Amino acid sequence: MGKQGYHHGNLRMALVDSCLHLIEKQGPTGFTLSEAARGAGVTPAAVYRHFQGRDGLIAEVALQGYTIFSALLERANDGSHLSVLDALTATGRAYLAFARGYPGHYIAMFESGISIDRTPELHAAATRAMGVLERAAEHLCRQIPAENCPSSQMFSAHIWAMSHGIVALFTRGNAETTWPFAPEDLLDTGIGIYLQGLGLNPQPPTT
Amino acid sequence: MGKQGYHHGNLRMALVDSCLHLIEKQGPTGFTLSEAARGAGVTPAAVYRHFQGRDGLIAEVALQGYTIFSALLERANDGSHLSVLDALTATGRAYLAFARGYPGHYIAMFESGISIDRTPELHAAATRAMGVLERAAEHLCRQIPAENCPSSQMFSAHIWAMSHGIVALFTRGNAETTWPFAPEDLLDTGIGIYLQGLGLNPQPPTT
DNA sequence: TGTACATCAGTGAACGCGCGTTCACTGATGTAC
DNA sequence: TGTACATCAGTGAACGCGCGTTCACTGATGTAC
Repeated sequence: MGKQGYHHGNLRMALVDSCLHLIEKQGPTGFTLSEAARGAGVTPAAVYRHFQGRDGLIAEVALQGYTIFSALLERANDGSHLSVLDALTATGRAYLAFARGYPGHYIAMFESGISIDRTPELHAAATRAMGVLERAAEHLCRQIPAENCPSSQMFSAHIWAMSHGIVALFTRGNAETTWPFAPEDLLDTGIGIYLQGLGLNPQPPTT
Repeated sequence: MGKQGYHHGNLRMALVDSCLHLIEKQGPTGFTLSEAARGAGVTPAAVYRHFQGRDGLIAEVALQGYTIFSALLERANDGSHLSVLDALTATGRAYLAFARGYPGHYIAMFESGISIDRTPELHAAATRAMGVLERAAEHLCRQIPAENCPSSQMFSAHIWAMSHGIVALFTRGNAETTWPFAPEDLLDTGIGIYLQGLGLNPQPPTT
């Protein structure tokens, strides 16, 4: 945060930061270009040197989000895992951890209403993240009794939906925050039951 | 839609309708009091005769949504069902059907950022809907091998999360609309696998 | 080392816009006598 | 049945606001000679 004098130093990054803080605090609706500029200590007009307007800024945040997201998912499916349960749990937890640790990015990606097709880069980043998930699902599918296994696409869709649903309902809590269990437990248990249904027999979920 | 002359007839209802259409078309962000009024053929100021401002209108839509939602859930758990699988599938499908059939209400309830604690009525309606789900879960829990059954709260949370996730990701499709399966199938299969994991042995999911 | 100059990254004033909200008002409706 | 009047449900003009965007500008930076 240089900001000594006329030139800022790294305004582009500062704007992204400011945007993140805003989104985290006020949700996707409460975000405005002007306020983001103010947060970075700069005139609204300055934003246009780095982004093409309001949507350009959000798109950049979403783009960075997808990149981080992909990296987290990749790390969770790293190959160092032994059991299917562990791998799957790690994946689901990575999803949750992302939503927890990068709420601003998460919102920009999934709740800001930005279109994924806005720029080729954004589309590519989103596709990449999806790809990680699907490849993981394919990998896991091969270790599952064949007659029970749905298509790997459906498999990954189930895990994704469950994770997303838990995040949306139980971590971005507006009012229903009084639940007797942690989202992580909810997810672990859910995945455990789901895997048992696929014919795996992991140690039964502990919670 | 009377609208013959000075007095409208049933402006309150017309405003709710107009609000719904707007939300459905433009999402929660693109909704403004002024435009809703315009949609009902009326001056913005007229809205204040029936609602307390912009948020009051959305809150009313959400309230109606929760009422419809509860009714649908109740009907799905009507007691006329025989198997656990059927009951659960019906519940999940009711969720999906609601999101499909009442997208405006759905958005007002879950994506508009309106607080559930805004009015006592709204809070009550939301709690009622939740109650239906939890009672259904309790009922089902009793038919499941005890050692596998999580708490009924967790049970209902899983079904809710899965349904919600599927709705959010696969029916409110912005870009990722190209999936090889219908959301309904995805949900049925997911619930089927989940129930098998709970120790039930329904006929294996057909898709 | 010093100077001239191109380029870069900001400013700040201005614009038009649509919003939410308020207010005194007025036309329509319904009711009492 | 007719008239006076209270109440209701709208109007429309006005307000202040903050927004996104544009534009000519200017201060700072870096480079060539």
